[in-house]
Amino acid sequence: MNIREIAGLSPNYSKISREERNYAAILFAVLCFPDNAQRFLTKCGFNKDINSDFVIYFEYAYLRDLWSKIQDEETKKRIIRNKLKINNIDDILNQPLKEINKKFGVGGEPSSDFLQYPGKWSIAKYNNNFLDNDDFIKICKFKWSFNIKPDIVIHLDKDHAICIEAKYESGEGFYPGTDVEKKIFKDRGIIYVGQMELQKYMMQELLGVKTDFMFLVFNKETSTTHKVISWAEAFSFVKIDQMPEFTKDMIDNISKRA
DNA sequence: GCTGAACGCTACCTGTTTAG
DNA sequence: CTAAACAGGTAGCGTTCAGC
Repeated sequence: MNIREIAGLSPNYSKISREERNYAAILFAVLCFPDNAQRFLTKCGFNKDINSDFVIYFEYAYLRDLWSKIQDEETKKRIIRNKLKINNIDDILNQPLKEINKKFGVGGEPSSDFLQYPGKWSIAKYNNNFLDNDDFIKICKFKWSFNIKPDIVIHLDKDHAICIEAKYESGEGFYPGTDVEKKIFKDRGIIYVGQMELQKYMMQELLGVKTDFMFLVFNKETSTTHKVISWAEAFSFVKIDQMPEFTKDMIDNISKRA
């Protein structure tokens, strides 16, 4: 006997899925019908028409993938010099690559050949190299920005976007994530950084994209910085009659959950 | 000697359980 | 009731080592 037989339960998984990413993926699929995208934007209060630079993304990691496109180390240094506004950044960047990598701390041996990916900078390692709290938190926010992936990002054009953070049950996430890092923050007396604040910093200050932010949740909460809509509302804004039955099952699940 | 698979590490994400 | 700790999934990077 398999587990489904023992339990006497073998529904199609679509009837019982509790996977947040799955529901976000279905919303993405629904929005891929152009009429739906337009409808959704209008209902959410964005009076913009869809043009040729309009793109919808699932799991948006622009900063990460842009970095991997950069070949020369001087450009990477220029990015850090301009965007990581900490004391003595010029002194740091004028050192050999290996010394720069050592300063920010990475897993394994610091490379002598290239400037290592800021997303891999290690808080526990650079903690001792930057005693000033303002500098320290700037480096943390910069580093985290390379790792975060908003669930769904709608680019109206290259310079304007809507960022949707979908939640199943958990609330807004906070950084840092690990015990060791949290202890470092507590010892320094620094408060944690919210997921939304970090997304804003990443989209607007680092990428230079003017962005509106939306929270997609079960139960309406209030937010001063974000438009909040429920899953049920989101799916009520669009036409799903062309979608396959199994997606309708899942839309049913999530719309009735609240 | 070179290449690629496997592995360890550190990070992200999520939801669940527990402690206060 | 909330926050922290826990658990379990994925990914990128660098190192190691077997096989050519």
